[in-house]
Amino acid sequence: MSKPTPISGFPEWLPPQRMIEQYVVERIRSTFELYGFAPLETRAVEPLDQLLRKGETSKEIYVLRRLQEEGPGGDDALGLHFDLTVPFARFVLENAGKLKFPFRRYQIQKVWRGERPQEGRYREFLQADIDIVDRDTLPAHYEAELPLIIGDALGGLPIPPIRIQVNNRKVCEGFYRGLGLTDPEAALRAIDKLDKIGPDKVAALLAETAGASDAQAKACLALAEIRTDDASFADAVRTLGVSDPLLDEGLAELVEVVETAAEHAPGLCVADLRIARGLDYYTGTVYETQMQGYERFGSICSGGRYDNLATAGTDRFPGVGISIGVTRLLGLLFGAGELSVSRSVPTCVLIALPAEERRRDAGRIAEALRRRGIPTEVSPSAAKYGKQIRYAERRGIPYVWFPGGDGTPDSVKDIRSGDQVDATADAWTPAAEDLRPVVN
RNA sequence: GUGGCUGUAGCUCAGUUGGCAGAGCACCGGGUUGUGGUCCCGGGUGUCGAGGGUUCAAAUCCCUUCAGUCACCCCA
Repeated sequence: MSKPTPISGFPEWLPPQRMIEQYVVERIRSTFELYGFAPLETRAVEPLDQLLRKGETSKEIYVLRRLQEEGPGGDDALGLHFDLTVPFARFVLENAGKLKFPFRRYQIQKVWRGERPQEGRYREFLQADIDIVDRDTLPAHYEAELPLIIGDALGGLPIPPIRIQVNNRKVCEGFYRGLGLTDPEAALRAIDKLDKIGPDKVAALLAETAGASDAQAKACLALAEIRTDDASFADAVRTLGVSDPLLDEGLAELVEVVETAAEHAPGLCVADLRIARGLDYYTGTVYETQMQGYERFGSICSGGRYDNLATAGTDRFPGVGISIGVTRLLGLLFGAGELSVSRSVPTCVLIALPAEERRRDAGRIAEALRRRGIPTEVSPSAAKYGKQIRYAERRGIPYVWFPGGDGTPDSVKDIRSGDQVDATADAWTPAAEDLRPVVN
């Protein structure tokens, strides 16, 4: 048996990174709950036809197959979900009778995509998703609320500042329609490449794939160039002289999002009319998020409004959602050495062992500390104290506890400063910042 | 999924026209009959990513494969 090797796209991190991940997830989770989102977990698999229901874009889906299975899977084959929105829409339809609308829920789960991995792109990764759905109609104010929640959740973490770029598909579609373009999808795809390939090549692409004339291509590019952190983008669009009811609707919605953000979280959001992500099921507002200094790695958080995803017969549940790519976020920062944790284990106190016969005494001390919420472990062996201290030092454990005996009291040493004081396990308390590992 | 680049110790990397696998840091043992970090002495800890081929001889040349990374596609 040769040495095991990693599997491409399925990252596994060491305990320090996992501690950071748990810390980040907990911050996100508690923020979501602070805004009233209810927890939900859906199964890892969906019927393939559910997964493919709305996205004509062929996502690379992992299919579930039993080893002993005979013959091909068939229509009811199962696939691993590639996001949390599609399973959620299915769940809403399935449980509509038991849910209260509008329904706010969060979901933090692994998702799987069979794409080629590279830095910040994985085949198995963690998403933290919030969505709000309502029955029949969904007020537009939710679209302004979501970015604020993300700003709050990520703003409290030791990561670079984020910038949420917002657009509205109605603006683009309305504009293209008013312009006389017949294939808005193709136009969006072309415009989306603006940052990457530049205006000249986008213009050529627009002509080629969307059948745009020179003037039309020029107008599309002019629209895409618009980017403001206040409502002035709307005037800039109107200056382009295209009129369409859908365009006006989109502009009004986008103004609402940007103005709300500007009031509650200045600098968080920017209206960026080149953003086209989420081509498949989004129908209105779309979000994309970049970390300052990590722009080239793409979006770490995106989403949008979908009016037709959760629809069955006459039941319609329009929704809006946004999803943080936790694994990408962390993978990029780990790669840059930007996130660290103060120790590699949760342990706050190591109980040193004077002799193996004293292990039970040490155990009693450890129990007393743990009862008061202080993470404690007992030394693995009664090696020389120097070695036991080194055991703690290697792991970043801040305190070593020396059991007394024969009339001498216990004492505890802060091995960073060397300070050592007499202590009793019923009363001693570490500095508050030392109780848990600190992420920074 | 398509194409390019890169894989040598825990980490960063040397390794000549094919000729006995190396350095720094880290780590381990000892000096230090139990309180670490400094200092001194000692130790290379390795399937040269893996498998096959050419050769007297392969880390080095060839093929395949795996992994990482970059571009495309797409996206968290």
